[in-house]
Amino acid sequence: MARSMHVRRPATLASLAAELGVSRTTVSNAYNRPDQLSPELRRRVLETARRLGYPGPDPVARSLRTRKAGAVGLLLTENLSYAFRDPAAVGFLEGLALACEDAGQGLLLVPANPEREDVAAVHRAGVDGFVVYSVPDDDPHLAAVLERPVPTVVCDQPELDTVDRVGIDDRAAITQIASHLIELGHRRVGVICMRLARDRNDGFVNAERQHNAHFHVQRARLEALATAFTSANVDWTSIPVVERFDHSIASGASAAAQLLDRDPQVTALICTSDILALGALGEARRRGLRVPQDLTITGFDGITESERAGLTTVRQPVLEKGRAAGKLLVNAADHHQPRTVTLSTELVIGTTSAPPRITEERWFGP
Amino acid sequence: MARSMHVRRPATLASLAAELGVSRTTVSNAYNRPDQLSPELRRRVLETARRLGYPGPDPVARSLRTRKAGAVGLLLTENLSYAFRDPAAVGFLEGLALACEDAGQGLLLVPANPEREDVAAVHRAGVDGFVVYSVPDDDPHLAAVLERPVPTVVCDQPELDTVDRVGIDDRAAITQIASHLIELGHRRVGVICMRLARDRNDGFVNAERQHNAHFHVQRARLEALATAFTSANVDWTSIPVVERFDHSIASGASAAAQLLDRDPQVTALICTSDILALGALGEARRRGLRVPQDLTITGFDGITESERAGLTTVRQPVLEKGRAAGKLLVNAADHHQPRTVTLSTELVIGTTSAPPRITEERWFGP
DNA sequence: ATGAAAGCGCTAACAG
DNA sequence: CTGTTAGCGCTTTCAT
Repeated sequence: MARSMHVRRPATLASLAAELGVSRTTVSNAYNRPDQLSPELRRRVLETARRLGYPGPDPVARSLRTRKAGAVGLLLTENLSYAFRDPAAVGFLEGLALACEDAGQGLLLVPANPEREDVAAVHRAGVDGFVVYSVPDDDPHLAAVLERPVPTVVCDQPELDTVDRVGIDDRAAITQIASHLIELGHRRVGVICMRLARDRNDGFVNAERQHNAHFHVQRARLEALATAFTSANVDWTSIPVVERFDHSIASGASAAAQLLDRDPQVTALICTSDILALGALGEARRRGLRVPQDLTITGFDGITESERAGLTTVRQPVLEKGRAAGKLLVNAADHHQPRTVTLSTELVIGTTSAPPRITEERWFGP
Repeated sequence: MARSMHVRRPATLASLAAELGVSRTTVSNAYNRPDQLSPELRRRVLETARRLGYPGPDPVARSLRTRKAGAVGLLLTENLSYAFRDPAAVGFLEGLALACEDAGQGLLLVPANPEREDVAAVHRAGVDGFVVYSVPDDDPHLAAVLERPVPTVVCDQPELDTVDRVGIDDRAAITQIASHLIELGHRRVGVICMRLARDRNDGFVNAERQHNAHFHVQRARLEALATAFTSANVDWTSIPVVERFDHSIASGASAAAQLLDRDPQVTALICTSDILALGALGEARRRGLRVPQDLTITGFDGITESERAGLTTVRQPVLEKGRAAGKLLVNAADHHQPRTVTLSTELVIGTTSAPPRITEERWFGP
């Protein structure tokens, strides 16, 4: 009979003890506290275990007893597999995995499909803590996590006053991009952003939607852009902002197309992620627009791919973010204040940004 | 008091029942079988729960009782974070995550550091089954998994007659590469392969080590290459094979360097992974060798990056592999035979392979 | 060095 | 629709 068919566990600690004529404690000790019994007895226990096909203490029963699951749960808003598509998310995962590995903890990816509002998976997760990575602030899965009596650390989320947090200063970071463009002379710009809420809206974003964005990171970036451009005497309400639900290169391309169709005069496209910027770059190329001579494009994240493309962007330490989140969780000390880790970012000026081309409008305009 | 400080669970199902003056069953039903009690009572239960801060049934206790953990364990031989570095592994993970998501199962990454032989994490994992991805056949973690009484599916592993399996026909796949090169006229080739065993050996590989390789996939590929070239009247023992422990672009580059230093006459470099091939490509470029005019280079996997590089390689459906593994596990039906899924591969002829340059040796040789 | 007792928190018959 | 009974398999004081 093949092993994959096993259905019931053949032996338990108790049956082993009975067989050996010793107490359950002794068998338990043989596994968990070798120093608590004679080497000889231990050897006998282990050998009998092998003979009876006893696979060692059941992990779940042990968890129940010890109140420790030995694993950290990760909640992502996207389809679970999304995480593996986005380089920034992969970097985060890698850092988190690193931290978990160091602590000997498993990492449980919780299947939290944003479509069905099925929170059960959160309730079902046998973990000692949760890391929540960039979900909308009104996500029911997040709420479910917060109800669980385990330590939690959120990442790229609004402050929650009850949980630890790790993130970057999104406003400051994107303000660097804005300042860079403003200095170069750009005034007529367009913005391409990731989804702002749980409902799909692939198109232009009005002021209200911008303001009510449920993704903290996106909202912070848009608000900071508004502030920066307003300070430069640009009417923010006149700046087209295009949103895309799916975070993909194709989305970036189609968003750029939509934006350029509506307002061919824009001299710069500010994208709130590198992935979107990469798509925009492709669309520009497709249209025969030279970057940066005809069009400036900027990103956000600093992923490897964008480095290769020479993208002007803000680099954020995604791996460190994951690692920091993991460490915070693992060292869930008896601190009585929620802790916050803010990582630093760095403006990377690549080859996709330059002063706007002098247009007729400029030469002959009013 | 911040939530991250909770240490003890304030209320249990029993205490809630007591408070309400109903039985535990009723409370349990309120959560698990809403149809088994009046809506009114259910409302009362849930509300009292909220009031008492009862977070719902403890997942671990429930798992113990139901004998279901709601998660699948993944065992990788590398450091847990390695998986996120290798595009092929990421693809596999994505497919597996997809399958898990579909089945509403969590995916637990088991921290199996190959350095320390600490098998405890495998014992500790509260999962309903395991997927084992490309570990050496003598890995103690694998042995530990096989001892656990849960269904298991291995991927890129030798047949085990006790567990389900998914993989490709590595021999056939790399034989296509070999035939391609042989047809082009290559006789003097070099091979760069991934690690063959648990011990580090960054250098040339002798026949014995080739034959005893503990990584099934690598061994199969080397053996198939030996067969193919032997059939073409090439003395396989004369063919240099360089091994690298770390699977990285840098490794590929250094391996290529080592090989070309030893035998500058080789006309083709066969790499057992795209990552290594990408490194070899870089090293060739660094040396001023034109690919494919001066040197042919081939890979294996068909990752996105290699497509961009125009690499001649064999494409294998990594995502499908993960998905197939997940499905096999989730549908751990009452089959009484271990099942095997063999996925198909496809030879991709890129721009990195061409006939060898006619050398003096050829023109004037014996 | 070993054992007895006492649950960890929950669910699943089954009976009312 | 609700309650009673009986564990799931294990660890952990506390004695001996």
